[in-house]
Amino acid sequence: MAGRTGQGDRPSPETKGGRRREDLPQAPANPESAARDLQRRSELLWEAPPRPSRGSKPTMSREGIVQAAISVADQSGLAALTMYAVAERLGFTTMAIYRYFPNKEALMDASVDAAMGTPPRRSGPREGWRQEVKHWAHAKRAMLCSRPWLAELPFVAAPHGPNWLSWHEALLEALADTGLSPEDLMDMLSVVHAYVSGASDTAISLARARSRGMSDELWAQAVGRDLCRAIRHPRYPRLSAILTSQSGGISDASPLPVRAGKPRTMEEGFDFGLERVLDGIERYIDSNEGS
Amino acid sequence: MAGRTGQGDRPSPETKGGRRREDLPQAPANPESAARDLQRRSELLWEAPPRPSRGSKPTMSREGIVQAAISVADQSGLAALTMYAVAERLGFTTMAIYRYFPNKEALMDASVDAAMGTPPRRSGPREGWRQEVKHWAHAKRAMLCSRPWLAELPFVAAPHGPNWLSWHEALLEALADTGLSPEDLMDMLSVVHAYVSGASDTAISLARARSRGMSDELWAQAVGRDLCRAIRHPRYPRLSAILTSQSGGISDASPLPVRAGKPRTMEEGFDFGLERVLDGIERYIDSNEGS
DNA sequence: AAACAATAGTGTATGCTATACACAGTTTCG
DNA sequence: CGAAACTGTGTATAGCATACACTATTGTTT
Repeated sequence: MAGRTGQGDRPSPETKGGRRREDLPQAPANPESAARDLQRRSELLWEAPPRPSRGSKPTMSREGIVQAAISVADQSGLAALTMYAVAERLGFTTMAIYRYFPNKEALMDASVDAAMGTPPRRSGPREGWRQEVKHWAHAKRAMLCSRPWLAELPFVAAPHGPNWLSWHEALLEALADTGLSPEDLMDMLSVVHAYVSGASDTAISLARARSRGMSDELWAQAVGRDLCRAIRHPRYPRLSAILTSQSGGISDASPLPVRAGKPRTMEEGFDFGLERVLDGIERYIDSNEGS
Repeated sequence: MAGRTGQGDRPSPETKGGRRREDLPQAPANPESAARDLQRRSELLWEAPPRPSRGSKPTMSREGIVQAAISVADQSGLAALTMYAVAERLGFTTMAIYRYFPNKEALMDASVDAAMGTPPRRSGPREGWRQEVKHWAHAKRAMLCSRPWLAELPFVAAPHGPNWLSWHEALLEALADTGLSPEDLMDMLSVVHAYVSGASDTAISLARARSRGMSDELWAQAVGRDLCRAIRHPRYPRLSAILTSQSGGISDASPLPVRAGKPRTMEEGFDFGLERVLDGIERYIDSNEGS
């Protein structure tokens, strides 16, 4: 049997050490190869290569390597996630990892999906779509905040693995009793997903700062500093007005200096926005029920 | 088994060139220094260092370097954006860049802000907040799609520069006639911003694929492939049901295979979600007006 | 059982990256 | 004028992903 010889398809022999500038992602490579690349990544993520019958038995496992990679990223951030760091944690040499993953990208794809985990299962009885979507949103947000390095990766660029799908599946389940058409369901999925991803950015940034040992106050100051540059700047009249209109000014210790006066906390701001989004969805559902 | 001696002693990393593992972002550095770091970045982004009176006159400019960096990223993607590539484009050596920016991060911060540009100015008379927010959302989305590499960066982590503020200012202006309180305005700003950022991911991914020469069809196939793995998979009953319930299947040439039957196009899907978000905001505004 | 083939992990080398440091030429101030 | 401050260059280093060759291991084939 030809083709897939087992675990590691080694990197293509054309490229010698590292990449040449011309091979880089955006370079005008032939379109075909770019598509094939994506397909290959997807396959690596979904299809475990068969254990070869001959040869030494592997002492590591893909699972174990992925866990090591995740714990490196958890402890030391994405920048510290190197092939060497992963190997060291397992007590092997860098190159040993390549017997399990053909390149770093494949390891990252697997690690991202594994790190995402699965959404929490519903514990009690059904509560209605609105409440369940809220649960989902909070769970997803919490997941992202607990692994802020996940948000540093361009999500969509990566292939979507089993766990990624499971988060979508869970959201669909939450939306099950809305009576929406399949097309509408997919779009609502996108809306909620988009809001949660986008709205988690600030919280993730805070989580990242915390993991670097920064206090919430220091972080708030740092983020607020740039905002405050708008104050009394003629280019930002409205921003300036809002920032100064609020009672307390920026100096208090609230997590989000943006809302300094009688602000919602960051969490409350997230929930506030979520309510608006859900209101919008609800309105659509209601207007559809009559038809 | 092959000996597993471990990698043993690497040459101990002294303080020459590059960083030591311990300096990396997430390492438990002292909190103070992390905050000082952010402050420093912010200052570099906002405050042009004064031109020194003595010494040779500079032949390059920060502006020019930033433009070179942007054009490298535009043409060849974020991965190709190296100090060498920027310098080469300008006809100088790598190290010359360091006379203008203390490190790559500072150059990136400046380039990101410059690349973001400013939102388009309103051309006609005011149209009401809803329409104006829509314009803003489309403009922002278009900006992100035209420079997909911007979305590859963890936005919030970076300091916010003048242009970043100007986008927020513009959105506030669009929301001006809603009569919302400053606190509510800031939260609505966040909602819209979150939705637009999150919902642009797919479009950005497509834009990136296009810039690599991939056709829309090839891209759609690539993205759809992972979704399709859910079909008939017991773990994803709802996803599976939706994907199969739609008429055409995935094979047609619609940009987003997720909605394959009688789907909205990607652009329509974005607008659909935007309408839901705006509905939610509108409802809040209406309910507030009575009070 | 001996020969063989395929694999696992190691060791080493390469090319690319950011960037530290020292140097030579340039400009301005005292 | 000479020193100080600056500009761009040349060179060196450490870290990174990863190609390649080698050895030990182990199941298959004869």
